[in-house]
Amino acid sequence: MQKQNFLTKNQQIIFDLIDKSPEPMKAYAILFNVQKKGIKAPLQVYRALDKLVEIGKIHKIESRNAFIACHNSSCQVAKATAFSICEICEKVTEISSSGLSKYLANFKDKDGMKYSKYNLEFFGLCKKCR
Amino acid sequence: MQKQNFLTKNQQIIFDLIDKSPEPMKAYAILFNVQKKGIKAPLQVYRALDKLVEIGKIHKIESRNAFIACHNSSCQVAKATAFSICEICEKVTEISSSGLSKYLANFKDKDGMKYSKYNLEFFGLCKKCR
DNA sequence: TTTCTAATGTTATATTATTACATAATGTTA
DNA sequence: TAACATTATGTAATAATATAACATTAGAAA
Repeated sequence: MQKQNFLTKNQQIIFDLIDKSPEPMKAYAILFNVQKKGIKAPLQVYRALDKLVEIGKIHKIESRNAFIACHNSSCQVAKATAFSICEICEKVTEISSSGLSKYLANFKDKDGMKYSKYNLEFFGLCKKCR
Repeated sequence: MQKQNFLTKNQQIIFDLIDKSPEPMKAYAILFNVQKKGIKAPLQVYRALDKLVEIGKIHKIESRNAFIACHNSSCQVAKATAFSICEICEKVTEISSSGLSKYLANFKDKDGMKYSKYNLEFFGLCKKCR
């Protein structure tokens, strides 16, 4: 069913909702919003979210259990993510810094372990909240 | 009650348990383990965890909802954390690289936003699982 | 067309975390 | 020390997040 860039019906509904949201959305907020479109159960939401994360269309903000659309053309797959999070207004922005991503992609620890994926969350105060 | 380095009874019990564990512990696993010591309710666990995180004695692995003791003398406060996580055996190691921490502590995004805190999680395969 | 895989629908339940309220212990200041 | 403030504790109930299990359907692949 799923081929390359095509989203299924549920995936598309849920992606569109997240993509339009100015802030990260939580799973049950998504569920509430899509119930009128026939998506009735948590599992339907979580399955779509899992797939969307897997193909890099959305990212999960782990510290907030929330999801945002990817606006970074370079991350087609969710293997290198960085976000800034305002601790007051909870605004989340995806960081795209080639310096940062190069540094982290090449980072090796003492064991020489090389990583296939990373997620970085910065916390602070955004312009408005400072 | 709480002053500087002194842990309260519940905090000490829960810290000791996490500190002895070779792997990250989840809140309800902790609860199960400390019930014989009189800690009976989830909230008692979560309150101790919150405090221990706040003072930097333990860290939360956000992607796993689990907690590990801090073994990094430099992070007395939980404001700069980095971990490597094996995606097969789920082994988690705290990374202490002064290069990495310097790089991230000084990182500024385009807006010039400076961060007070960050958390980085690397994923890959550990030596044994490769 | 047959078979395989991925997605869906549905119910129930597991896991993670917090609210609300009462009490007790310690710290602080007059 | 007495009065007050602050932090920690105890307890019950419930909210929020996420998954298991099973049946069905849609599309891809042979």
